[in-house]
Amino acid sequence: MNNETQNMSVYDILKQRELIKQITFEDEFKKMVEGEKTAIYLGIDPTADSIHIGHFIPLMLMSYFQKCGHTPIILVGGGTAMIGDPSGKTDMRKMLTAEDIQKNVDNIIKQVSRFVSFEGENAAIIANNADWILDLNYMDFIRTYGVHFNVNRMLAADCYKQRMDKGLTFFELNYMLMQSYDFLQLFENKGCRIQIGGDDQWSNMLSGVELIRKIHKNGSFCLTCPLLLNSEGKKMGKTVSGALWLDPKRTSPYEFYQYWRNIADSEVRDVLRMLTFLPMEEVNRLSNLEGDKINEAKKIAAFEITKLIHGEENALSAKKTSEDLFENQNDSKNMPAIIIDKAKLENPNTLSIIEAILFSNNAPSKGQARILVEQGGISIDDQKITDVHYQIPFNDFSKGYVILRKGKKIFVKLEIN
RNA sequence: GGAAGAAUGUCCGAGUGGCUAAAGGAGGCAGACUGUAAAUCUGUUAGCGUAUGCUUACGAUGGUUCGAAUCCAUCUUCUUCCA
Repeated sequence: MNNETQNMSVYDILKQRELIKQITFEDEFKKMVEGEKTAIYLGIDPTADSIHIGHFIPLMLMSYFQKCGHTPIILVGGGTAMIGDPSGKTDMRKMLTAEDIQKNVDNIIKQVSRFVSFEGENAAIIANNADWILDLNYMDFIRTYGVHFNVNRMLAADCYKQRMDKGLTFFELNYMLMQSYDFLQLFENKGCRIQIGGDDQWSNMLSGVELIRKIHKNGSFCLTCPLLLNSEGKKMGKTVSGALWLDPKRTSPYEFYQYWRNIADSEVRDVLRMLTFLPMEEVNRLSNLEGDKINEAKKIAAFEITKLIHGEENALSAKKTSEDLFENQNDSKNMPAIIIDKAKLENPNTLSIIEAILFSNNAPSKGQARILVEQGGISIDDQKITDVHYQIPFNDFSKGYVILRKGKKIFVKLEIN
């Protein structure tokens, strides 16, 4: 925590960084977090083996809460993953096996530890709702808790509205009850009074708050953070190959860095404010840079975010690679390398440009590779190649490698073996 | 349970016997311009081939036809209306 935020309450920090989208009982909430230390929970569905960029902002919030002395609880939905949240989905999700879920849970915990500490006085806690959901007795549950839910109100909730014309199964409708029950469990057993989540979770979270207030007549809260949107109003974090993952096996630190390095000017402030811990003074200074100066801000944003997710060493190396590639005449030291096996070549004595593109995964088919070449999108060692029949002489590999460049931003080092 | 309708490429969506590898849009990729930005303009966007071309593809399977995304039958899934 930096000096700026040292004496601020978590409420003030979140307000200042505009990290609160919706909140229940705002005044009461402010008073509580300023007056006492509590626990706060964030639910993560273990439906994939890595968290992605959508979890980023809520995790930032968790981090701020922890730094202000509150205890973060990460709830992995080992039980609810068996149902699948229908919010905003047009189709029912497929169900996962118990082993898949466990494997995903393990991975998620590892990644979450980048944001919250599992040590110290208010160490973060991992909870798994499988512990209480799987043993539920249906009759007991609906008699005790089902009576508190009004179906008319549930159906009016935004997250179910889109499902109204598509058809919503009773099975999925239960998701809201499960999530509310989670909060209740954590409230009763871990003293957790706050739930946070993405804005798409608002209705689910709200129903949890209501359930607790009905049963305990006592303060529980939820707040949502804004979704990370790009300048076109779409969710950020989508890449060519799908989502931007926090797992380096799925998205390399270099790609990750590049994603943030390439954001639009108008996104700089949002990214700095929501995804880094830089003091607001600095955020404001950087995001007010004009013209090409704003590239400085993008570099800092990319570095800070990469450091947070992948650690300082990886961030430095990603930054170095980027500078080498874009600013220092394609220094190849840190470039991703592809080793081509001579034995796999169509003709073992020569490497065609088309094959080179395919082996380096720069095109899905020969036809696409040919188009790339024809349109002038491919260079070898800074030499633009426009002849689809071009053969890369093995002599070019005498220095050990050849640099294949696709478009402006994609570089691959080819080695031959 | 009964009736009507729908299913097209990454997505949306036109197409009702040959001119259809399938209009148009979105998205993707590349080029120009730039600041590794946005906007704009241009090209491109099933696979294989240098190419005439060949192969696969309009929910699935069979059929009619010289010829089917288009017609027929059966099946699957979804939507709407009635009970």
